Amino acid sequence: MAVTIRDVAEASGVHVSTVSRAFSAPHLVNPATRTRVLAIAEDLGYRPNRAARALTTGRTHNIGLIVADIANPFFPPLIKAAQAQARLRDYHVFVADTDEDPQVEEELIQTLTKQVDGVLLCSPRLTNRTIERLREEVPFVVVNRRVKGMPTVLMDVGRGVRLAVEHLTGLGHRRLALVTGPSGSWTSKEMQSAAAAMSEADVTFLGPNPPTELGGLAAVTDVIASGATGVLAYNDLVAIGLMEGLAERGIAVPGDISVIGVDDIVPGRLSRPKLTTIAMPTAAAGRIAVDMLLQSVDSDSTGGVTVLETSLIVRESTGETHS
Amino acid sequence: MAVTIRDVAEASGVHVSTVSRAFSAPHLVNPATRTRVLAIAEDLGYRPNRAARALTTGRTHNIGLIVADIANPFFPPLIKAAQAQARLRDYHVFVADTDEDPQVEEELIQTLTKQVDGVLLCSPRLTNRTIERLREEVPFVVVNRRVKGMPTVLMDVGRGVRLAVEHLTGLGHRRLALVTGPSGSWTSKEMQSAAAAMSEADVTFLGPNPPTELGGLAAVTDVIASGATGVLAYNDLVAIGLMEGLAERGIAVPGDISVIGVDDIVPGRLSRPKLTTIAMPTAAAGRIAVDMLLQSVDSDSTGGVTVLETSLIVRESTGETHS
DNA sequence: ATACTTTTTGCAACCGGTTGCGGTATTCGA
DNA sequence: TCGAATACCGCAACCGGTTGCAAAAAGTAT
Repeated sequence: MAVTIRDVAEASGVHVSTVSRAFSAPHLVNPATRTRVLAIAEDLGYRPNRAARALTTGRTHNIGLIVADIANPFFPPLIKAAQAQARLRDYHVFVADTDEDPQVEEELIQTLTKQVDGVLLCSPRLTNRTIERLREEVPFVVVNRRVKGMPTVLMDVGRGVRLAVEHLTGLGHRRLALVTGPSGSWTSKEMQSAAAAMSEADVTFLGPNPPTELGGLAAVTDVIASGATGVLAYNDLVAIGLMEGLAERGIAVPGDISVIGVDDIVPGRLSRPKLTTIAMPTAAAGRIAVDMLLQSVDSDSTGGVTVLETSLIVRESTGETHS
Repeated sequence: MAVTIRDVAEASGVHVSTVSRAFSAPHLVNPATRTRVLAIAEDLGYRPNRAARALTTGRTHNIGLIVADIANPFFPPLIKAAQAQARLRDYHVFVADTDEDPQVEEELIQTLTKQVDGVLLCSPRLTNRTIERLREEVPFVVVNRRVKGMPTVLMDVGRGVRLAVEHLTGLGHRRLALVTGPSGSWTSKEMQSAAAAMSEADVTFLGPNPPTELGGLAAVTDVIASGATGVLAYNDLVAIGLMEGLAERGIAVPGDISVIGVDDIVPGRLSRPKLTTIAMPTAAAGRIAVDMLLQSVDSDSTGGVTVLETSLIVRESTGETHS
């Protein structure tokens, strides 16, 4: 059916090995025959079969990308960037969604290992132990979580949190609240420790909460009870839910309470009032994670930790306090 | 390095072919030896190499999923559903982003064909001719576009548009506007013809516009000039941009002008006012498209056309007109 | 016990490439 | 002019499975 390397060999009167080399080791074949072979291959519409190649070389030229929830607006820019970068390096990417289920996550990794040269694990829900065990079977790069001795891409939310707190205190806020995320979340822990280290303000921790709009909605009463005039939410969705809930009770944002989110996802940019937020460099993270992965694939390096800067984007949901 | 079928064969004292059959043709091997082999395989941590298997069977158990823009909120639910459905059928999915570039799209398909059993083309930008040519090389299912004689999943926006127009006319609107999308878009054409067929109202067509928030923003002056009190936008992003622009000019939604979007993406659910929209069954489309693809993969069927229903979700951006 | 099925297993070729090794042909140095 | 280095190419084994064919084993009928 499909045209193989043997067809090309036959058509050009050379051995298959010569055709093979014409593609993957050009310096080992006479320029003249090489161009001839290439022309004939082009003519016949020959495309090397990557699966067959993988069998001998041990390189599939595929990578796996595992995320908890594709539909979470935080991930698509990362996936997009990772995919584009992979393509640049002549790699294809399997994308898999675990539905936040560690079991599924592990299974996925297991079945994927033989088909990929490495996998990108984004905000994994697996235990460190499991990750370390799986690591024996395939190279990893972990995004958004710190795992001992493993190549990692981190986003420095701590800095974002500090900027956010400074922003709020600069506007006169003294009593702040932090709506935390899932208890297993590395980001959430980072946010807490960064906030706790700030002496300028008095911050109370609320949660844990699901990282969704509903989670924000659910946190409204606690926020009000805390007496805080400035709130930092685990992410933009939570922040939006929160603003939703505050609006329902007639509490003005930013008039009465200022709200800051995290991630800078599209919905936050479109909300009313527009959300002040800590921007996460997700696209850069995807790009860099791919490069780190490919590097660790063909150099067996131990792999370091890359920390990406975050920044505060001030929009309309924060303002001076009048209390 | 990795444990192969030969390791298992040796460890269990049988020939590799027996091991192979123990996995992929159970009825051809003695139940006793089968369980023994399976146990030993499990013990050794053996996982069949799908790439190797693909070489002989011609089935990679992978599918490709090509979209114009992963970051467009319309796609993630579709990708997620497709991926989940594929997993159910023991398939993995390559996701690729064409960045709206037909050239990239074609290249992607070319390099993917050898690695997949079929590909899902979502809102392709390629010409019909190209698609038909590519079809020779690999089975397709096309989503969101009609291509002659090819398995297709369509969402019936026409119905949604009719519901939307009825909704608006029911609220007293007589002058309507339709902000159209990219000129190549099948959906946009469908919307236009559906709207044109409605006799209850007088609808003017505006555009074409880019299918983004900016596109909506750009359409504001035209919308105002048209004198319409009810506007149907190409999609939710356009609708949001439109509302944004109207707000800037002090025009109330839905007080002065009612706005309806298409897609029911997350940002629309979170906008203020909440967007009335035509919901597209993207998840169902992803699921069904995968099933159709797998079916056409192993039955060589000609493949039909599946049309999915859309519905109108009334929220806060539409109301009675006072003009 | 014999002949005939049926079940279970082994053998070996094959899928589509890659690659170490060795053989020619050509070029280079002296 | 001749030996040696070099460039180019073919041979054949191999990657990790699958599968048609045939042999061996087990079961069945007579």
